[in-house]
Amino acid sequence: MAGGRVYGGSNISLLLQNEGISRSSESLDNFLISSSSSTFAGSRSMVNFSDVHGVNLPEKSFFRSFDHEENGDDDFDEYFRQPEKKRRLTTDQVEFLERNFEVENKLEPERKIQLAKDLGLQPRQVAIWFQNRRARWKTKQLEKDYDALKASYNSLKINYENLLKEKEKLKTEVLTLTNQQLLKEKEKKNSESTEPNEQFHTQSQRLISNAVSEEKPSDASVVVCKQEDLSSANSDVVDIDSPHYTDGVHSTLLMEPANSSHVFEADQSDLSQDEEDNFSRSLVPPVYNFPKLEDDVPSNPPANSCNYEFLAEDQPVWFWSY
DNA sequence: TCGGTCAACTGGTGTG
DNA sequence: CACACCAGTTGACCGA
Repeated sequence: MAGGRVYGGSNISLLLQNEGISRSSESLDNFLISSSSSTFAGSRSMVNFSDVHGVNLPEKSFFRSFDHEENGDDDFDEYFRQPEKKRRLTTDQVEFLERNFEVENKLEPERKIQLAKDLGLQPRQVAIWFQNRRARWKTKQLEKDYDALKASYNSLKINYENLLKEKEKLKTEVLTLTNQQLLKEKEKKNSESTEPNEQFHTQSQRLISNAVSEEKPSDASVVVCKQEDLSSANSDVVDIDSPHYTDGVHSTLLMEPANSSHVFEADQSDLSQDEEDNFSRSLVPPVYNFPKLEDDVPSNPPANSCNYEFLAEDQPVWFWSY
């Protein structure tokens, strides 16, 4: 229960408050409220606490009023007439206060007194108005902050959901591509088990026919017996894990060490130097771009690696070591 | 009649 | 201790 209410034309509680006065400037303001009249032109504010008759209530009146409240004697109503009811500040007063509030929402004592003078209000009223105004401003600010946070949250939420969607999309894409890749590899493996033989068969037939035309039966036998090795060498094409050299155009499969090391070795004894050279030339493309070793070959190649040297005839020769 | 708004009050706290 | 400020509360007022 708020004590010390002063409106309703009864100055009792206000006077009581001021009697007991422990409340400093506010009490002083209350005192001023009770002891002075508003001078603001056209003010309908209830703050004119000179009594309704325009006369400051003497202590006697205070007690009489108190008695009246206690006893509920209707005669006092006639005597005091209907008390002035609580009034709001006028639009002009509020506007003036608002403008001042915008300048500075705190109130120094001098400013308070000046404002009170200008508005015909009591300094305490001005102080109270500023207090309430600050409270309203704070509430509004909280609402604004809440709205801003809410908007920010919604924006982030939308952003997050979009990212989730994109992530799912990319996931699906990766899955599709992976499946396609696996399928391709499977198909390649399947085709490798048949195709290389066919390729080699054509090539070997050509070699055989050449050999036959040159009437050198030993060549044919050598080539035929290499069929397995060559097919296994071709299988290295899809060995994507193995390091291999490329000049950007030719895949350097012959340099691929894995499983292809013995192609030229096993039956080396069966070939003369010339025959061997011919055979090598028939398989190695005539114009061969050797990779720049210093660029593409690790300084310490693996043990099972391909080596490149010049033989006595100054012809480049690849050989495998393991 | 009811709910929102506002002026005013209360009690507590911080500061010089 | 005086003073200012704040959060919470009260009751008058007012429009729907």
